[in-house]
Amino acid sequence: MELGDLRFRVPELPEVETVRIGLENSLLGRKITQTRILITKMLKGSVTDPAELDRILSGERIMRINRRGKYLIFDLESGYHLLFHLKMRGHIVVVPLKEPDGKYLSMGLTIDNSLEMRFHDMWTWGEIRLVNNTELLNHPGLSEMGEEPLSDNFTWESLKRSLSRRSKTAVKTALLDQAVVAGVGNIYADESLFRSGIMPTRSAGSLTDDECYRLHKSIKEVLQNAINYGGTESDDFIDTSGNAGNYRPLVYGRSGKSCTICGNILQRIKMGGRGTVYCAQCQS
DNA sequence: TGCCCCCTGCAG
DNA sequence: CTGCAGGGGGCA
Repeated sequence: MELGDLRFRVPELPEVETVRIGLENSLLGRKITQTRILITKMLKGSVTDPAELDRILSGERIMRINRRGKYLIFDLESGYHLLFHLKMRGHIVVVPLKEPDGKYLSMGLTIDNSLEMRFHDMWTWGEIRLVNNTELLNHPGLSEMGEEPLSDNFTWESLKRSLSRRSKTAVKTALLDQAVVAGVGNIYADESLFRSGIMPTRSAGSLTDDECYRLHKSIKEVLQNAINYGGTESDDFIDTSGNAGNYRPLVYGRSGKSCTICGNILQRIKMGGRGTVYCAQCQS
């Protein structure tokens, strides 16, 4: 099997948004009644003691569930915010409390003494962080983050500006920088570049206005499309009820296969340590 | 700005 | 058994 094939999905903006929608449907307005942390090192920030976390969270009502880039942010009644980052292999499900624990369980939030939100993470790279308003504003990842690609603030001009700040970097590498565009990861960077006909190795500053315009349009379309399909298709599950996504990438995970547009064999190279798939015929 | 590292499953 | 995959923080 070629490296980069769809053995598992990497949670990027569409996958995290799919999780957010699922959590909103099952947890909004409900009360956290108990917490448990099985992988303590995933608890980051000023509250790293599981007992203290449990003390603060017990009785807290979940007022809003937001997403910023690849972060999930629970707004709690007291003004605290509970942050989650799924990193590479994290996934969140909501199950009846009595359901036996699965493998790689990192954290559980009991909801109204009847459900449990469970964060599983095989690689234990995920992040769980309880913050107050100041800590939320100063959070290193969030405060530096670029525009939300599905918001009106993200325009082709704003994309051009943020790309110009990393003008010497390859455009693919620049797209993975969360300060350039929020929430784009390896899958959707490759997909957006393919759909806009831009070679991933081009320097970010070399893009013409027309190419920035096309790339901007592709990023929006690819992400929205993937959300509509519940995330990228894979062996693993994505949403909080355990369903897989149905979005099928055109290049990501398809190296060695034929381009769906021209039929040429898709190429795979490594850029900044990340696998990158493209069509040498369709992208220039 | 580019490389190492965190971790585990799986291909070879 | 070895090596590789990868988001993003940290460090030279």
